[in-house]
Amino acid sequence: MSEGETNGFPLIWTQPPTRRRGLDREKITAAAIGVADEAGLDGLTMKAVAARLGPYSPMALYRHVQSKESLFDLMLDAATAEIPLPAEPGGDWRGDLRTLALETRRMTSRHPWFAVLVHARPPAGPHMMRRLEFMLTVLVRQGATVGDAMTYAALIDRHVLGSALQESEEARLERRHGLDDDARRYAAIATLRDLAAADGGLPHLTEWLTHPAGPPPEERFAIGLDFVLDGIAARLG
Amino acid sequence: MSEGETNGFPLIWTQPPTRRRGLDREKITAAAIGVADEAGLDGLTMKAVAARLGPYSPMALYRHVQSKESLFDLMLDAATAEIPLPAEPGGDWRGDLRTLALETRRMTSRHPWFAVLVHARPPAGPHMMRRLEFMLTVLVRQGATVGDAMTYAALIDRHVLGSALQESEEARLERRHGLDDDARRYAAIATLRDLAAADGGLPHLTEWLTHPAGPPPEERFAIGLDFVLDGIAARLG
DNA sequence: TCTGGAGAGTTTATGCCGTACACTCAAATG
DNA sequence: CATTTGAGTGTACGGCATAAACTCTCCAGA
Repeated sequence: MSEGETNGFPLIWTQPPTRRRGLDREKITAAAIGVADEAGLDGLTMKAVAARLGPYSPMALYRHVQSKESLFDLMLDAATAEIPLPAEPGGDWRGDLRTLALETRRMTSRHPWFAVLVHARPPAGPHMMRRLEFMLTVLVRQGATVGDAMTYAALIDRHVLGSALQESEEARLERRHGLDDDARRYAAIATLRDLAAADGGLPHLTEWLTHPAGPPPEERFAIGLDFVLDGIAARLG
Repeated sequence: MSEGETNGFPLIWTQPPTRRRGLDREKITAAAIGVADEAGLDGLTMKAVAARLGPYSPMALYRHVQSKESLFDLMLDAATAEIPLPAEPGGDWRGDLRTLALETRRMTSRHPWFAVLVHARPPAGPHMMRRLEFMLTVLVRQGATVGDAMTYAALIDRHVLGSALQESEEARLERRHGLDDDARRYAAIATLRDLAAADGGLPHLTEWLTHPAGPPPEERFAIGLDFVLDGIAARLG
């Protein structure tokens, strides 16, 4: 508009400000992960991803991904790629699975959206498949059939991703209702406590809401993980 | 428009066709559950709920619920109310918890949206609270502290709701991609298998995708539930 | 050196969604 | 009978994903 100006006058010095034919899948995926980490899944819009990449329009992304859902697939696989995965199982099956579970949990704590999205898409990405193969290999080497190994792997992931989902959605709720400071958080739990107390028939729940007790989240996670691993061990016999 | 007609001519016989001041929370909740059961969460719009109730506008619902999210709360509590809950725990703690878990699973299989929504809202409804109180009571009577009882109850629900979530999202995916008939379903799994086979380093996964094996869903659920109950039993000492 | 794609990114438009706001009009209340 | 209330409507707004048509730049081949 301002270059071009009045036909016949080239205005060579008014350069189109560098060619920025710069998008590709990897950059878009990384930007999407960045947006989701910072703004949550609610903030993950095509517009926000495009803006994070520079002065792009939302539609620019559709050159490189077919749909928002396929962008989800890319995000899930890129996040899974962050989980350290040994080339081969070590000798200690239980340690191998435990380490993988803990590393997966570390990843989901960096990317709270992961647990929400993973349930909505088939696990077809290469890194997701390799991770599953690792778990299957560990279990089959202990004598499990592939069918049983799949069952056990699913139970481990159910625990890992279930924990992640619950914690991430709790955090999302707190964020949405502005429970940043302790005062508001206390008010919110007080509301719950009053609701429970008003019922009259909820002594244990009321007690817990008055004095929340029990192991911290990390220990709760470990307890549940050991339940699953103990169960598998018993069945591997 | 057609009554009113030309000022001064009352047209008394053109009755407003019955007063239908008929909405309330219960009816709206039931309609919303019906819509979600039949059309899934994607189909659960204020418009669809209003239409199911009769010739209402979407805005009519907002007289009775503050927002769509508060409608979620009503739905979750109404669905929870469907779970049979003994007035008092019986003598068999393990049987009590097992039965509750199985009944909860039966409810979620009637209402696949439950597992998706339950993670997004605080469990503040009266029926949800009473159900949790029941689990706490059972566990505290076996000598657990309230804090530990809360941990164990959360682990049971993680398994129950995690299973439900996975199965419901699988079904949603299949529905969305029109995998109604076996031919299409086979084609979809063949795509996955080819992807895995192409990688070259995924023998167990490829094998399983070629010949899916292992216990059926109901048994897989029971295996995981027993893992959790066994773990709790061991800790109750 | 010219020309004709090809393809990256933009613009515009469509059809949903939740819901704020101002309104109508019958029912309930005095 | 007069007044108030509150259920349900109509309209409008802003935001979303994305389809379709467009522009402009780069590059391949003549």
